[in-house]
Amino acid sequence: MSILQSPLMRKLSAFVALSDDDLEILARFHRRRRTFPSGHELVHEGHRNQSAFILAEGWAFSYKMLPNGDRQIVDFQIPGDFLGLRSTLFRTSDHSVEAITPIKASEVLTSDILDGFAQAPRLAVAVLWAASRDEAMVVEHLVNLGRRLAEERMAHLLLELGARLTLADMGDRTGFDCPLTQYHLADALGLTAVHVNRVLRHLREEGLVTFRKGHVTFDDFEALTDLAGFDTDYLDQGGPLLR
Amino acid sequence: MSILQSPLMRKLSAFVALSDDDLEILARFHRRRRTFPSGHELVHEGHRNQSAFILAEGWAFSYKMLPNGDRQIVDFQIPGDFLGLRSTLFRTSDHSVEAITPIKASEVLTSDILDGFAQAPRLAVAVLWAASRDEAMVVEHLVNLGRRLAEERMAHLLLELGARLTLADMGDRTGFDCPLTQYHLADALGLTAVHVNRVLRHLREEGLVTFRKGHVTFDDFEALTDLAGFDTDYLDQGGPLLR
DNA sequence: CGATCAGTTGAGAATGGTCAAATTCGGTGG
DNA sequence: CCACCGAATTTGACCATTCTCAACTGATCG
Repeated sequence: MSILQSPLMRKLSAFVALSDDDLEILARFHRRRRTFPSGHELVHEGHRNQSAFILAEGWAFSYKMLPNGDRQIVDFQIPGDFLGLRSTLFRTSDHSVEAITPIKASEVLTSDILDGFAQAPRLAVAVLWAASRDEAMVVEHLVNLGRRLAEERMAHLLLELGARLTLADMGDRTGFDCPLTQYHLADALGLTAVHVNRVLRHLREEGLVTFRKGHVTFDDFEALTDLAGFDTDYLDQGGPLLR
Repeated sequence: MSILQSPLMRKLSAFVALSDDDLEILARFHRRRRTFPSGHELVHEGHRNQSAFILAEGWAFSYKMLPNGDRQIVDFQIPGDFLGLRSTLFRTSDHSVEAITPIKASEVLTSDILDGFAQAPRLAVAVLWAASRDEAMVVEHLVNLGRRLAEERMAHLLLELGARLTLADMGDRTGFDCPLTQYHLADALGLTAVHVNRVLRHLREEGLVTFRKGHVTFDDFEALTDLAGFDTDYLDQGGPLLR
């Protein structure tokens, strides 16, 4: 069943058991394959009738710009994640999405979603679950910015990325490849790039994590988890819930 | 049509045109009316099989606790908002919800939602939209914590509450009644109550907003909007989109 | 009419920001 | 293969926003 090759399929199937008909309809979301170079902006804040994408390969990030030119990164996306899903239902997109690496993604039109829901209600539930999981990540990110110190924030972000990438077979407890720059980290964590650098140095010197040359190495997974107060519950991983 | 009395109905109808059948099914979400005293915890972080609620009267807030006892308030809820929707689809709830004032709310079971989606696909779209709008608010809150100074955060929060309450006929450009304490504001904005107090004093002395005795008064709406960089786009207000 | 909770204010400390300058590194062209 | 370029990273010195601790006021409630 080649459909299950899709990272999105794998993710949704981990939540709901989807019938062959459901899978068939979901497969239609994967027509219209596109590739984009790194740095390309796929979704534009303020634009109307934005279509969404399903990321198949590579990394992207969603963000908002402030009038003064500051940038806040809301979340990073890896294979299996939706890009710009939220905005397809809005009059104008409330955020932008940019490719970090070269990426492959399937374009999904608002009409695909509406038709899909009408034909496969279970799919609607699965998509609502995926959206809820995305929201749970944003919420945890909010907690990160509101109530944790710089080092704890960094530890938390790296652990979350590690956990998500592990699900996609792109990482494990020892670490993962990571194309982010220290500017990305800064804009995600509400810090300056200068301070990010100092924080990374300190975490490395303490023997907790090393981030060098595009690779994150968890030197002491336990201690890092402890420092961050990291708990994977909000990622809602586990066996299929709805049968 | 008494169904339209429900604040949730009004909110959803502002987005999708719902048929009589859709309305009929949505009306079933409003069986099981409950009332709770202020301070009651309706949704419990870490609990399984949480049901959701639709808030009909009063204020509530959703939050997460940290191991060290710190609290981060994620969002405030007013009539027409879902409470705990995200968690109904999760194995365990990722957050808690507490009543600020005495409240009235309808309990919604996960099965209500699943059945409702199967019978009225348009309702699924409407609920996904509501969830997306909630997420958009969390995202804007995230930007607030990551990239704005204390005064700007406060200005933004008060303006957002004002805009949302205006939709529910509970406020206008001059201000609104507000049952929040300075501790609520502090835990929402990632500040201490002491600093919240200083920020409010300064905003008052500058003639921008006054928060006194449970009432927020916008003394200079324009200047406040400007200070906060507040733009209502993310609330996706406007005429019905789907007909 | 104490008790308790919300709000207020001050003094000093700290986390993280700003500014400025070096250094490393992956390309790129000669 | 090497010199060079721009982007990413690194470090230092100083500054500021916000926190911590501590005390005091005011309102509300049995």
